Amino acid sequence: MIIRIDELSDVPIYQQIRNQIVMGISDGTLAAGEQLPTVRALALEMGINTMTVSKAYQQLKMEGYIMTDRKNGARVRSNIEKQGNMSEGNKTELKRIVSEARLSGVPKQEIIKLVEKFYGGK
Amino acid sequence: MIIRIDELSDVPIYQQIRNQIVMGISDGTLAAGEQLPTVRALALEMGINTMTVSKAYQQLKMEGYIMTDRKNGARVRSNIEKQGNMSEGNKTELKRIVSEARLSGVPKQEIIKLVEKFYGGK
Amino acid sequence: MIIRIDELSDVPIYQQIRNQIVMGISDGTLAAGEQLPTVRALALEMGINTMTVSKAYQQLKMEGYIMTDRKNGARVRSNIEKQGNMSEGNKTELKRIVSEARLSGVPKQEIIKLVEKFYGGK
Amino acid sequence: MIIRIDELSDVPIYQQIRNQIVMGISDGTLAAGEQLPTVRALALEMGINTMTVSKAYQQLKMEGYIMTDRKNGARVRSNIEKQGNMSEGNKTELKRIVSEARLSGVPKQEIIKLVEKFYGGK
DNA sequence: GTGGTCTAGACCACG
DNA sequence: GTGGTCTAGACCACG
Repeated sequence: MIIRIDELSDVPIYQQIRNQIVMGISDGTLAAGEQLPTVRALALEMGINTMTVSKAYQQLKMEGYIMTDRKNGARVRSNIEKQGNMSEGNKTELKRIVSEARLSGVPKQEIIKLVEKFYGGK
Repeated sequence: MIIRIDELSDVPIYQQIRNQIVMGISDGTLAAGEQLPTVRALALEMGINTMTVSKAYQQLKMEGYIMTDRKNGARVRSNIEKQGNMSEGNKTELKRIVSEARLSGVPKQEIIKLVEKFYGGK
Repeated sequence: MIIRIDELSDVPIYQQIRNQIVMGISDGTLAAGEQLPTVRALALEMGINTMTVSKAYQQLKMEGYIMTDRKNGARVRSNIEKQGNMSEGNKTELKRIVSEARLSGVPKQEIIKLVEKFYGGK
Repeated sequence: MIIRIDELSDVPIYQQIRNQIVMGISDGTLAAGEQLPTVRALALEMGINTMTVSKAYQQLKMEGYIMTDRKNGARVRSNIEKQGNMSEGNKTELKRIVSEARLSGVPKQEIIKLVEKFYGGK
């Protein structure tokens, strides 16, 4: 899996890494049980600080997306907890995005198409 | 219009104000041409600094959502420019939200319903 | 002569009036010796405060573009002083505009064409 | 790069900083990718508040001229977006400048020479 | 009365 | 060490 940092973005690097791994798990780029690169390897590959990668992994672990053990490093969890609802923060954020899109003249169907694309046929 | 700040959020206060006004314009709580509270009044009401409110208003102004003049204060623009497409940042953010929702077991239809609700019947 | 206020502009109203009169004199819309509307009449017509119009006229008078007498009101001066050089402020402002245009990819010739258009064939 | 503030100017300090950096980028004083002084350093050097410098940098960032990250500070963007046209505000401002110059007796060719000088041979 | 600018100073997350 | 946020308070031009 290739992780790309948008250096123009205001989103912190560790968050961008975390987000891309979550999106990778959702869209199937990262399979359940799949091994993630080590903190060192990823940091080296991306030319960033190991602390930054570590922070991303720690958050992913805390959120239940990945698990780590000393032997095998980090792996995608196969049994991610399905709480069944969106966080309030994500709902608000979704409303913000939809509002901005609507005010920009983006048709409702176009947003829905994007949702379907991102969600996938699963 | 009532603006509520989530003090626990890591979204800066001025951004929260900005976001809520954008959402208010989109959902009709704030009508085109409507007066916004003065910088001082809103700051007093919310118990925050005028600079913070001012920053929100200036961003809204720069983005074309509102206009300000020294006589009348700030009001919602009646002719908000419609660029017709979502920003790359918002698309990525939408993908993140959809991915997280999907991994939490939220059905696709539930997200789409939210989009339709936020977009409105217009 | 029709004066239009851009209410989205950050340029103060009295400055906009002053600028448009200067541009009108330069492009011939306002002839030398021509009568300007009274402060009252212009304020009424534009729906603004007489103080604002008065401020514009006072500046124009101070700059030597117009002259006022009690009997005839304000008239365009027929002998505007030709100092022969641009103010430092205007040179800097010109450099800013040219710089922004250049960085936006506007060709040099396009700017020059605008200058020629605004200057006129005179 | 040396930034000089005109204390007599009615252009706000943060705008003057912003303008000089834009002009510096255009005329090559500031190269693509070049580091800008840190907010603190520039504020100290100029004897002004960090907020004022920060405001200039944030505007430059929003306009796409520079990028900032917390590690490296601010630097000139190497791929400034070229919209290809002048803003309406700049066109009006150019007309004002040309009009004033013409009424002062400045020959058209002198203005054009300035434009060519500011634009550079590129 | 209004928004806009600026200061001095503090605290914060990111890296 | 860096930019970003926020406060308390002051002053200003515009209208």
